[in-house]
Amino acid sequence: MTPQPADALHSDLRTSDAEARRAALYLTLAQIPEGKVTSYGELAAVAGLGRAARWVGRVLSQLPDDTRLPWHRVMGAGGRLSLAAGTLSGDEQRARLRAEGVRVINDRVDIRRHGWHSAEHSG
DNA sequence: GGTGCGGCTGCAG
DNA sequence: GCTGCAGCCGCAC
Repeated sequence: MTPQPADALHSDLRTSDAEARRAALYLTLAQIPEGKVTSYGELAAVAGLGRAARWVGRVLSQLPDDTRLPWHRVMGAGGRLSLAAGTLSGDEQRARLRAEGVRVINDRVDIRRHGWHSAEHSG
């Protein structure tokens, strides 16, 4: 369907749409179980945002410090931590991951083991 | 409506 | 396996 609403309505819908995208992102992010991790791209795709991986990263960076969302379970493709050690968020992410049993080695995580949608090799 | 900017991603050297 | 480069998407001037 291709509706053509008036400017005012259109603008209103646009605003609503933007918020909907963020909401979808938050909902999807909240679905990630403890001890599991995913990538910005994967999160974006699952949230229905397509390849808006970078946008996801930006949104996560804008999250408040008191957020309950597991933003620390989101990293670069292949389980690579995009946040550098030494930064508040970077250190926080490592600390939280470790607290959940996720071993962070050399700025990387074993997605084979902790990947959200990755099949675990029991052995 | 064109331009720049990300906590990105995949490919090539 | 790390570094460099181009591609993509959505958002803010």
